[in-house]
Amino acid sequence: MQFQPENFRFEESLGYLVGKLRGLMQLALEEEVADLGISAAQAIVLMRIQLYPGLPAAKLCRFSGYDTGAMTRMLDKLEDKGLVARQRSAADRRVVELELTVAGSELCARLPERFCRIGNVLMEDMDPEEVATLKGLLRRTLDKAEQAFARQVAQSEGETE
Amino acid sequence: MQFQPENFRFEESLGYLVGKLRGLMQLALEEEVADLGISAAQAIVLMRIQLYPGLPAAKLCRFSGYDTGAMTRMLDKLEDKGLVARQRSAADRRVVELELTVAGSELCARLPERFCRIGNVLMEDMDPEEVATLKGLLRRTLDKAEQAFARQVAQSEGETE
DNA sequence: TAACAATTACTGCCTTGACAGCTAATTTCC
DNA sequence: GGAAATTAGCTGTCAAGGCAGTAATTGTTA
Repeated sequence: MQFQPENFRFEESLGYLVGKLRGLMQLALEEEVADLGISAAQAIVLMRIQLYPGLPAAKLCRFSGYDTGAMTRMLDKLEDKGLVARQRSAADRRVVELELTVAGSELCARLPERFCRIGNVLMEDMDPEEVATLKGLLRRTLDKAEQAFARQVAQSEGETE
Repeated sequence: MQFQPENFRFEESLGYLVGKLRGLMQLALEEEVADLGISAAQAIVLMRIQLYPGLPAAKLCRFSGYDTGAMTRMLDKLEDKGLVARQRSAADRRVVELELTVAGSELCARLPERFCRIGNVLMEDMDPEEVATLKGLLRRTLDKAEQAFARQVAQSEGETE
């Protein structure tokens, strides 16, 4: 019992800090990748496909906490832009396997720099140990949140392919 | 320079951790307040109005990182529900000042418990010092983000009213 | 004082993502 | 082997939020 309702101050709460920080980081990422002609959400999806070639769309949804309907439409756009290729799986014809096109790979190669730039600005005046501490505590909190709140979100369990 | 593009791993990055954590916390809050007939976003707005009675809508937008159009419509709903009262400022007739109604105050009194419940689940197996460390590092990161990324976001400068 | 700029709240329009319902394909169970 | 349940992806619909444009009010400057 770390927090008690009587002493609760919203603007010092964990939720406030995390929520506002994520909003600003999202905004920054949006600007970082705008010149590449994609949105922040699309950039993240592309990174995932690059990481797991042949990834089924359904797994991508579970990883990203995305709705399958929303994902279908996002993939439509990425396909229209010539960045992603869909292919029906031969083994299971319900499944659509995802690959980056050549253009998609080239674009993805430019993304880590953009991501890092944001992180480096934020961590500019922190010691490496502090950064490690922050990430460690966030990771623990996230693990707890996944275990406590996520329902049909697929955790590890070999899902990492 | 904490992070370098060559070593970048999205799923270990600060953005990933913060983004996913905020998504799960938002989901949890949505459930926590569902029985009160409001959304998570509405709960946060109500808490702010409670904190700053007479708050002009424009300042509320800047605090919340919300669009003025979206805020207008959210306030419409909160007014329809009888939780918030709008009143034109006598000093500056462009301004709409916001107050909680009695029903709004009563509802707000029940919110801290809901917020705390989520935090307490997440921090369940952390020492108080670890919690303080996490919040401190998040606060520093957020301050940095506001200074680096926010443009028209009104920082302190007396805006805290 | 009159013209101009800035601010506030509000209104359409559009995009994004969630939810529900659907079809096709696969797996399970009898 | 065949019916039922499950899974994958797609489509329609809806709500939330961002952006641009507008009217009203205030502040500023010529």
